Amino acid sequence: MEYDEGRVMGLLRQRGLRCTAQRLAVLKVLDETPHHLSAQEVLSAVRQDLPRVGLATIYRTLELLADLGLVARVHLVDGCHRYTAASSGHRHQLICSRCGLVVEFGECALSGLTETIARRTEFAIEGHWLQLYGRCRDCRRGVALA
Amino acid sequence: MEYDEGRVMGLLRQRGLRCTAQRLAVLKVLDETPHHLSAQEVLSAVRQDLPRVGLATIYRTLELLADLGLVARVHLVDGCHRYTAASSGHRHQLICSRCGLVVEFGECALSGLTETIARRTEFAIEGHWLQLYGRCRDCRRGVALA
DNA sequence: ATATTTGCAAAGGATTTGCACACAC
DNA sequence: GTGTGTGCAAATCCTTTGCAAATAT
Repeated sequence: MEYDEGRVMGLLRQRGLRCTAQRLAVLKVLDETPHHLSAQEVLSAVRQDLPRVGLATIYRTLELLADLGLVARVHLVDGCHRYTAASSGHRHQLICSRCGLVVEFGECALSGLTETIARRTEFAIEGHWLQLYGRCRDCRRGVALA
Repeated sequence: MEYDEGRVMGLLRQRGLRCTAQRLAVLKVLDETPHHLSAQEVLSAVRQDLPRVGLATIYRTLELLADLGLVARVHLVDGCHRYTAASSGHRHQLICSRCGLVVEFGECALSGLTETIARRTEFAIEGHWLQLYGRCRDCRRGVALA
């Protein structure tokens, strides 16, 4: 939905990076799935278009796209390292703990809190990271009245 | 500071778990360092007292202590899986991005936000996870006026 | 006494790296 | 044409597991 090939190509070229089929394909895959994906899952999906890609390329690409702010790393409670398309701006994620659905939300009610904390701790706050976990509408159904 | 051997032993016994030198040592190490530590680093520290411990024991112990709520997993922006002593109650962490110092804070200004999000997304929110990043007082000095 | 926990070594996964070839520019 | 990016395979790193011996209760 947010995906705009032209914008992406622009972003890559701005930094002197090349615009390859693999990079566009990884981004497209992430953009088309509402769930977060592991590198392995991204590989499988990308291979439907580009059968010869390797896992190493997927990792290299995911890192690059994360640096560009185009994909977001999602950390689950247990393991880590799954990926999802990132929309622009300051956003956080709501993640379904059953099916993995990722919903982003933009509100950030933390500014007041960070100021208080900064004053008390004498930290210079650089950023924060917030994820909410829960059951999405469809997954609530399967669990009766939770 | 928070560390109370008697309390820990009680917690272990309550669950039918045994109170071993390794478990106490891991907890003590985490409690004595204000930084977060990797499993490897915990191993080195514990070996000063118990030279024969193995990494597997460290992993098993860290997981067990995390389940008991005595240690908290810290996830950094890049990699993951570092550990630090956890105080009780609902707390979040402020982490120095330069030296790794971990400061916990208890305020949770998120309740209002979670309600709004829950209503709009139809998610049943189960929990959240918040970490703040910044430079601690000492590390700010080294970087002139940030 | 006995069930849990440990240490060791081996297995398992995920991620990274080296290098020749392919491709975007 | 030239330098970046890719595919492949091997290497590396982190974490888990199986099992006999050690140990807390």
